[in-house]
Amino acid sequence: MNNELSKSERTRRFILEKTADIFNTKGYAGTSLADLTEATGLTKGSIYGNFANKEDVALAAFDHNLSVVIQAVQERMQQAPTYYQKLFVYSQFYYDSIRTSFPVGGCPILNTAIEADDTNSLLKNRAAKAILSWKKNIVDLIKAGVASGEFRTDVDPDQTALSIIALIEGGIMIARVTNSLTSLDKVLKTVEMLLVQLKV
Amino acid sequence: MNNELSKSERTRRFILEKTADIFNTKGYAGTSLADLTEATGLTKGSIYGNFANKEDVALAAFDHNLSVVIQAVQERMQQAPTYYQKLFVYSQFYYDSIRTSFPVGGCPILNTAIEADDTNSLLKNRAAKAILSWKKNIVDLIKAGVASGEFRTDVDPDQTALSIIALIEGGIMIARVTNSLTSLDKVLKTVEMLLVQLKV
DNA sequence: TCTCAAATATACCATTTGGTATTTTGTTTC
DNA sequence: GAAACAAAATACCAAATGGTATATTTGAGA
Repeated sequence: MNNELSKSERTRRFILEKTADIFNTKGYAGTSLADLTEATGLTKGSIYGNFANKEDVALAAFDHNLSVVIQAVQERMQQAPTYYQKLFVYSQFYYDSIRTSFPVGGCPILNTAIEADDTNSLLKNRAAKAILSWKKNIVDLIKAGVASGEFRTDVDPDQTALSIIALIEGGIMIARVTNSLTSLDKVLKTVEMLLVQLKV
Repeated sequence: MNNELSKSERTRRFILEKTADIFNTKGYAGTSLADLTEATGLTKGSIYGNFANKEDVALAAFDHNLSVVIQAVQERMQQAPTYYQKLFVYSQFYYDSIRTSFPVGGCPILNTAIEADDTNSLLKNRAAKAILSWKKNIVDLIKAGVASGEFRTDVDPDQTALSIIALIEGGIMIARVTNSLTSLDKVLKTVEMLLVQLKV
């Protein structure tokens, strides 16, 4: 078979697709190898033929979960014409996200950051890089909006970017733990207020 | 011995004081009974004589961690004369909190909410109640400020309260995972901006 | 179609897990 | 000081844990 992907590459992806939700829901420590074999229908031998160890699967599962979210956000963002509307996509995305339970288990960055910040430096670094990349993305959009004359020149891009991320992640935490969709809605209104304040 | 507390009550507290940081750092799933015996110097028999099971210790440890934080906040808040300054205490407290690494492992509400929201309903309920009580506290302060003429009458207490909590918790997550104290500082500036907007 | 490597399954391992029944120790109370 | 009770330690358990060496199967290329 001269397929696009090799056999091992296909099973690697298969394993990640079947286990990514589990890691995101139960966490690294809470997910066992039995969970992985049960979810995939594969055996430990097969999993350890494609991954070095449990941590290696968790790292790849995080990358998988993250890329799925990033892709979904970027698809919407490309269609937004103004920088304000591009930034507004975050608010829209997470408004939908909490309603469709996507991704299963909540935001992988948040989940991984909280569990790993004191226990697993590799996972922690992954989450940290994701946050910094997200922040840079917002900062770049704000700066571009300032350069284009769409936004005020006296804005603090770092503060705004970090506050948007904090509001979203904090809002997700509140909404999920209290089973209250409207809690996130209200927090997202503050995100939108921050965006309005950017405008000239 | 006719002490204030009974023997069992004293060992219960001793166990909680010695293990609260561990649960807050490693999480419920990541903390083993061996961790508990090692930290206390006691044996499993002793721990299970004072608690029904591991979950029971975790629940009590959460209560302990939470009460320590609440007490520290309330002490400062009582000394603040105006409602604005009372609300400002949150910003001050978490500014200090991240610098003194108090509590060890970060915010217990955040940690517990993220781990337990899909895995442990008892712990989840504890975290949810803590969030709702915190929210009510802020809402009450805002409403009192409105009633006293200190704050505007057109404020949305729910939205402001939830946004303050989201900013703080999201900011803690960002700062801890990226090892960046200034990230939290910037997010707290937005909290302060929300407070300023409350004023008449 | 045969071969051979790659992929997967099997069978096993030591250790750790949460938990308990029983014994020992410590503390009151009479 | 002995009896009665509470608290803690000991010794144990089955099950689950992450991981590995080896056997078997599979499938792709010559």
